[in-house]
Amino acid sequence: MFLVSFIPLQPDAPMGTPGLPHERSDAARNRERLLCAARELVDEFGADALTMDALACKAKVGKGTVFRRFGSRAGLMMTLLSDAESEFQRGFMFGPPPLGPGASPEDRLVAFGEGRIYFVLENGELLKAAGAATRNRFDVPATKLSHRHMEVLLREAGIADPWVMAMSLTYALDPERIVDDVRVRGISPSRLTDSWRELITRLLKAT
Amino acid sequence: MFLVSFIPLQPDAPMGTPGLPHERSDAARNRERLLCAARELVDEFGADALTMDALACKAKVGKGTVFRRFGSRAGLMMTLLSDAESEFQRGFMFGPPPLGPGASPEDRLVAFGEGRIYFVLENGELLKAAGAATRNRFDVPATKLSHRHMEVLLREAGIADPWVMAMSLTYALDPERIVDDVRVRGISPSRLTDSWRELITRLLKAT
DNA sequence: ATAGAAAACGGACCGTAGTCCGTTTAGTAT
DNA sequence: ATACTAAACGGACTACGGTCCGTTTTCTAT
Repeated sequence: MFLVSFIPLQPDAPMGTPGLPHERSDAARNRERLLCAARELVDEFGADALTMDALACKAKVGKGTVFRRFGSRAGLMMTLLSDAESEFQRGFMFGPPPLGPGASPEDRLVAFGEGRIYFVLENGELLKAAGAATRNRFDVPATKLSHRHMEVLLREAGIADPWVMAMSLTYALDPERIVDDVRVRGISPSRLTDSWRELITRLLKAT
Repeated sequence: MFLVSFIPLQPDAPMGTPGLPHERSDAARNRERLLCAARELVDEFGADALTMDALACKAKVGKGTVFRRFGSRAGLMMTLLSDAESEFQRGFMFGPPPLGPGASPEDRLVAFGEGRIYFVLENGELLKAAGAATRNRFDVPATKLSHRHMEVLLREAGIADPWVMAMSLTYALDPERIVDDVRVRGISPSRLTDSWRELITRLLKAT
């Protein structure tokens, strides 16, 4: 699919993605130290409690280095998410139907939403932290890709303005919304997926 | 409607709503000074540029006083919005159809979304500032009321889980989404309202 | 091996939201 | 009028994200 390759998985990778061009050895070492420390802190205290100072300290690295590496707190969270996010993306782009290609747009959208809801429930803290503080969350590349995916399916299904409709659906699946529905407002995940199915089914049935 | 009176317009009014029980005269005076200064700062520099320090300074008041009065930056923004918000609420609760009672749920929902979109475009900065930093935006009372309103209409229209569906629609109308669509991504307001109409129409047509 | 340049480093520094607590002041009871 | 109390005040203080810039380290070319 021609859409895929134009959307990078990282925010803009402030410098030296994993091992691309020449990355200085000290930089590589520090990146490893930082990611390692970050994962430990997240595991132990949760993503919300992670401060950039604490991270720098734990990784035995200057604060400037943290920001050079990840650009911002949101960037760090995105990096922490990127493996899981890539896997989810592979699922809806290349995986088996109904999530992947081969099923009807309707079935694929239902499956996409369900997958997304469970994905968010597993990575909610990180996702919220990645989205917050980012001036327009839509800049998060993974969000852009999801949006494009839904846009294509909605167009196939005959929606008049698929770009805008995809945006509505993107916000309906907002991490903050999903996490708070389940954890704060006590809605069960299955109610969310059922309602999503109802939404997509009705939306694509008409005409 | 019995729903109305249980939902206060203010967050929790840290102390002394406009003129309720005994409000000390100095408190009243300072509240007036603060609101006045805040409106001037917002008019001149925009809501985004308003800092609590600058506000305290301009109102000739200590910083502690600002926070005692409004609780937080978000609380201040909500207070600034409350007149406009009340008017919008009157529109969909008591005003003429199709926004107010008397039209079909479908027409009322379409009108509600359109009204909301234009409302957000007029008060976007304030709304974004009121929503941000508020741990779950759903706590904003006006949001709660809108949600209830949509929930009732969706139930009338035969939606299986109107509470959850209303939440999806609430997020589809998120101020950040609407403002960024129009001002950052260059989508015209009429595209947004057209798409909203398509969403509601299809959603409520089936079965 | 050496020197020079580019990249990375570190931590002091800044702006801002929000808290704390000792001081002041408005109402009230005598 | 006076004294008392609870509310309100103010501004120093903290926490945190993010920036800046002088210093150090790595790589490369000779």
